[in-house]
Amino acid sequence: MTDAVPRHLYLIDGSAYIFRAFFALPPMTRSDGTPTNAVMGFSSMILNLIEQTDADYVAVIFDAKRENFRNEIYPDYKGHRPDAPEELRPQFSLIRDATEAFNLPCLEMEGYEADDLIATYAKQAVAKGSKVTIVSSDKDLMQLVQDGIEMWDPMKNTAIHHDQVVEKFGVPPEKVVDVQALAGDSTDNVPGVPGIGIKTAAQLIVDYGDLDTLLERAGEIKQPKRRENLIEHAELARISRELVRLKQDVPVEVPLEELKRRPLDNDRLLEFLKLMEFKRLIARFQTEEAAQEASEAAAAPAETDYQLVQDEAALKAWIDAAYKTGILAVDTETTGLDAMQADLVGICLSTEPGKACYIPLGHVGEGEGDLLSSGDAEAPKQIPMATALDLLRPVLADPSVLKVGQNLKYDLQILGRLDVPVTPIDDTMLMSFCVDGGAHGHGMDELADLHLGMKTIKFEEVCGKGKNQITFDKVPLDKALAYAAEDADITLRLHRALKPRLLADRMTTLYETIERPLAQILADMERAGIKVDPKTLKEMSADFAKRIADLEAEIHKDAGQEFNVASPKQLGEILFDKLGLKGGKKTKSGGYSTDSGVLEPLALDNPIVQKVLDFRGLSKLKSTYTDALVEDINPQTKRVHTSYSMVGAQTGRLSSTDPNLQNIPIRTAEGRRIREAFIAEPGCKLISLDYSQIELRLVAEIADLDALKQAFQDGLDIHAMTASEVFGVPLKEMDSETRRKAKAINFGIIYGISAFGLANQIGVSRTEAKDFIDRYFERFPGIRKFMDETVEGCREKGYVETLFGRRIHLGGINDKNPMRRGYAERQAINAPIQGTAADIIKRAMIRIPGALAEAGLDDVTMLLQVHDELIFEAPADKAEKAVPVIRDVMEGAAGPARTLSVPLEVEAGIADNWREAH
DNA sequence: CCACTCACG
DNA sequence: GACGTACGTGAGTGGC
Repeated sequence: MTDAVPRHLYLIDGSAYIFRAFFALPPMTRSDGTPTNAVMGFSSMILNLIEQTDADYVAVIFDAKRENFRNEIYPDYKGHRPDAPEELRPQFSLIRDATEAFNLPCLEMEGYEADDLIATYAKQAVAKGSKVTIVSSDKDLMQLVQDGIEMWDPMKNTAIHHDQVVEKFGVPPEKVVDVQALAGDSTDNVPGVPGIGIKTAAQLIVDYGDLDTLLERAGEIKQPKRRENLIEHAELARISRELVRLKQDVPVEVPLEELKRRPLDNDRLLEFLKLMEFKRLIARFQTEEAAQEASEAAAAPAETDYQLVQDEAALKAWIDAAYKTGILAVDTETTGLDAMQADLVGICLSTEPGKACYIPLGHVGEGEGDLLSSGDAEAPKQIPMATALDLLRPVLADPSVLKVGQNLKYDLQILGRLDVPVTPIDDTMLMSFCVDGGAHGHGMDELADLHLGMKTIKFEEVCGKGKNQITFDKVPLDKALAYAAEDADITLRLHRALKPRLLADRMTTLYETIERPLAQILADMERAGIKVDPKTLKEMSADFAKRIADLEAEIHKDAGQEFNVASPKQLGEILFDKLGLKGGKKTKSGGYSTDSGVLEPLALDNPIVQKVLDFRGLSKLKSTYTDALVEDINPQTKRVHTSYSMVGAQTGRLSSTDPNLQNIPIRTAEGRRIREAFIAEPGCKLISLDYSQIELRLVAEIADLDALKQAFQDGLDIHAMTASEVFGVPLKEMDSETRRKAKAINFGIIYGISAFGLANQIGVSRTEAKDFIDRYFERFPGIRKFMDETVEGCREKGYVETLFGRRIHLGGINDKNPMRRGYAERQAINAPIQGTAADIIKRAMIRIPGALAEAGLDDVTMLLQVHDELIFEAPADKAEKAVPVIRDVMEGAAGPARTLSVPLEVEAGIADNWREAH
């Protein structure tokens, strides 16, 4: 019976997983209080595995009770292990229940550890010619890796092969036990030889071949202490080896043949998941069931034809095909994520679903530049980069061929740096954002799964992760082809799926007039960057460093002991336990809250608290800004280039990363000085223009608040006017404190006000805050109607809309949990306001370059966007002239699509640096 | 990897 | 009456 021989055996290390899942996942409990986080992690992992694997034999293996044969060899084995945490103990048996619910064999044997059973089954199977995958990241199992046996780390989702074992232990798998015997293991209380760790052990084993030879020849060791230890503790090393060496001949009670994979019993599994209250898993399991049925019902999956393009003739054939179809999916592969520094490695193209190619351009030989590898492989055959780009340039710029990409802004920038313009474009990520903003993410893997039911090859599967990650230019061409061509293929398929939805959901205008044109504008801004003066920043860093050190010393003195002031945990214990300041536990994890809201009131009476606040402020400025920004200066351009995310914020705002240039300090004088380091090139000026009160103006517009609209038309001080209405103080007698409260109320309106939030913000009682809000609603009667209708509309449709038709989906709006629902309701009120403001500035940004060019100011460059502000760099003699051009575009950006009854106003400044320009 | 804190609009 | 909250972000640090 050939059936009895496993093709692929999966051995899942249940015991190790329980511990890792328990510590890695946040605590969670069933409604009866039973902790369930490890069970949840385990069930989720199993669901992943059975969905992905082709294994025909599967077993989950657990440790039996503590004592086993190793304790006879060495009584202290695992002697220092503390008992399992209380929250974990009840989960052991639940995990066995889970295993059975998944209809998997659940194995354990008294007197042996799970690892021994795994070793035994693995060796039995591999002897029969099976492939074996051990699902575990336990290093003690790495000795088993060999031809036919690999490991899979279920937390990191990475494979552990021969190379990863060498990485970890410095020796191949078959010598791992020798290294472990020397180095010992404190967590298992394996003694090893004193003074020898993994590194030294590996070196010794490499030098002497194996443990026995080493111990025989220990006398030759040069280092006296090491030599003595090895001689004296030779027996300990041998015992250690017996402890770590896995038993491969356990007289297993369940024969291998019985591990044959059994089909899932859907009802039984669902019953278990319901019992455990794993809502997300239930949903996932049910949709997977449905998707599976759907895909089985659908036509056979399309065949794929992925080609490697290594000569000009093949490339020309692809270009011809693009002209014929009029559509070309494009994706670039590079050496990194920084679009200003990464080098082009290859380009993938697709002209019809299932058909794609990869054009390697910058691949080097495998292991090239790697000292350990002898005989570097030659770089593979490739079309010279300049030749390929020359061939591609016409089609990429041809107006009759639509270029489709996923997050094309990145590729535009990479290709732009190589003088390869790309136009016209469609971007599947942006299409998804327009159609499904707020409903889910917009990454390609997620979209492929959602719209195509396709699982993609992950970047990490090709390049690894962490410090072992390699750059794409070192990936062998066969792997590169499979990964890269798939990306282009999927992009084209997504385009087919999403383009009709733009139309059906009436999102075409939003996409065509805002998101699509903005991609190129942002690519240009990112590439332009802004000049930052490292000298100014370094001087500030040095000043901060000294003052931080002084403050720290004083804080330690005041506290009567040294501690880490930057640790909220330690700080809380010092302030509230040791010094007895009042301020209860506040954070959900049980610690003291020490944020500025708590510390500021205490600072008045307690000098140490003020010092802590000063310390915090300076540390923040130093680590996040003055130190970090210097590192972000691009060595070639000497400028700082941020990256904008177009899908980062649900409301339609941009977000900025690497570095974030949208949160440069301004609120304190000290922080504001950082803006002095943002400067114009010699002979140039920076111009800053920002919308004044745009969100409040939009509230007046959208909620149709006559009094507020009139106030804006009359150019009044809007917060003072609010204060006068709400508190009944005549404008002439307005004091700053009353105005401040009114300002907070105005912000509160924008945020979806609550009495609690307002009270917290302005330091009054909740009843008082409630009173203020009621008075506001009386004076501006439209606001309540707007809020109620917005929330109601969202409940019915599941989304809210901006003035320009952008939809923001809010899943929690019908949640039965009042807290989550309240949160969604406030989002529903805020999103149309924040989102409309985002639409307006985006519309302005798209028009500004054209307006400047028309005014003969094409040497004025747009550099940054900070939500309601735009920063430009201009030749000094052009700055004054540019301001009215830009201002006109910004103030008129809502038109002609929308005519606002509230004027938009823009304030402008010109200076040598950002602080003075703003 | 998460919680906390804090910078911005 | 009880939930326990102001909206939207990204980055650095400490600690499990």
